[in-house]
Amino acid sequence: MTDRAQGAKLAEVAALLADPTRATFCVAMLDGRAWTAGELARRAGVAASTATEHLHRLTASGLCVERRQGRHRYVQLADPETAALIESLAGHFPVAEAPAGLRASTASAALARGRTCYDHLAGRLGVAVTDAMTGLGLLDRTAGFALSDKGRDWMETALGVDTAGWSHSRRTAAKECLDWTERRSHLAGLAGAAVCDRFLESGWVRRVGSTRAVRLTDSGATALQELLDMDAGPLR
Amino acid sequence: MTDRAQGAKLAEVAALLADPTRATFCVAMLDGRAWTAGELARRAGVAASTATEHLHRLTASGLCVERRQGRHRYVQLADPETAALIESLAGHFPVAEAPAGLRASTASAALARGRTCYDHLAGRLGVAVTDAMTGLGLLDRTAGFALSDKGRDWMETALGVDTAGWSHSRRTAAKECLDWTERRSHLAGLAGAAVCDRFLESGWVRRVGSTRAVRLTDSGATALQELLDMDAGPLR
DNA sequence: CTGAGGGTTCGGCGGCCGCCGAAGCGTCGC
DNA sequence: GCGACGCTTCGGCGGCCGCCGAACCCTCAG
Repeated sequence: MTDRAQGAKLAEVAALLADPTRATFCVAMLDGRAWTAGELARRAGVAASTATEHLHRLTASGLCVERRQGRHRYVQLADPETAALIESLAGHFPVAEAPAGLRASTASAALARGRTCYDHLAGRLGVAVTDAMTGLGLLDRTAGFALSDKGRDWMETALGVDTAGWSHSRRTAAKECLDWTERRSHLAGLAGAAVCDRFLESGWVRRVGSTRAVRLTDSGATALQELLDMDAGPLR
Repeated sequence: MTDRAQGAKLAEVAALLADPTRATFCVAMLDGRAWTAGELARRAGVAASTATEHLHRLTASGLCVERRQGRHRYVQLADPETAALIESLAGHFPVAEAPAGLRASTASAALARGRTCYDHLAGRLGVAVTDAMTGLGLLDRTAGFALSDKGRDWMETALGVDTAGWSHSRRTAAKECLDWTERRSHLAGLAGAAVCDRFLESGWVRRVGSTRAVRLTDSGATALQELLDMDAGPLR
């Protein structure tokens, strides 16, 4: 009896993501930015009226939040936990897709090379950074997934990040996020967000157009070399 | 373009859980055991033929695996990751349910007190054990979620668990799992499974009937006192 | 004030999908 | 060998839900 209620609840949540159009909206919003209703409609290839209805359901359920501004309606995912949930759900099964055309192929190649996953780095770039940090003892992955003391120092000194408030934050400092292209874990949580933030701010990586894909810059390559002793060649 | 394909993929996965009957199946199987098709059908309140069709979809998608044995068909969740995914999806939104009757109320109270979550402990019991381990420095939660060296010793000596192979396992030693009744994290992963296993084997906790609920025994209460310096009073 | 354009509401259409019962197949117990 | 029983296949029914276009509201620019 109890788990029939629980099942209904689960089905309700899953149904939100079970529609291709709503799912496409969510995937688009995985970049962490706020999108207008029209942008999402065009991206998913549906009429504006259809998009409106879907956005109603998504916001009503608390999956997304919205902000009215002038004649625009901006929508984004509610929080990093929600983004992590969607990413892990989408990544849980192997994709096994043969890219359709050249255009799509280069686009997905760019995404595989490096992208943002809500507020942290993913793709080969994200995995490589995470691996490098593990190799230097900044991350402890032998018995879980945590930032070591050394890692915390590194965030402070090498990256200039203020980690003082992290202990009191509701969000965990370091979290594991599974990648849907690499099928490997990369760094998320406060530390992951801080890394991504600093990389973007310093111009070490740059967004490709208006997509989630990011590209490593020249200064980024040298920075990775200096800070993490990484060979950035394969990531260019 | 790329994320429309990704959206379709996400929708496909979500659709599996978007049906109340299939979702109920999955919630039931969260106890980690193998269920027969008939058991699941009765539990969800549908005809056997309906259950068959649902189980086809679940196994075809790789969410569940099955084992034929005589005239029975046993089915269970594919792996701990799948279980974690379902649990986190189900637990992502507040429940806010008023129990319908006395029967349902005592049943859900038992589940809230203590239960298994696939292969580890959850509910107030699971959270309390996790908190106690954190307090004793066995778990490091200041910068992530990891088993400390001290914690690993404790697993070996206090619990008699062989942790030798853990470093080479594909599965992480300690993982965070969010609880849908407590809205709090508890220990999962290899360590969580080992704790649950030892507790059941030693008779410290016992399953209530054929449900996921577990009950702390007298010897269990003293064991918690000795091993973790816990007051088991509120958990009885 | 007027037109353009983003967003919304509403009605109606179409398809998908979950449900069942009946018939059938295999295994188990006597 | 013969019922009993668990599971499966197949048709057919019904309802839900995602889609659109048309009409409308509101904001912004000139």
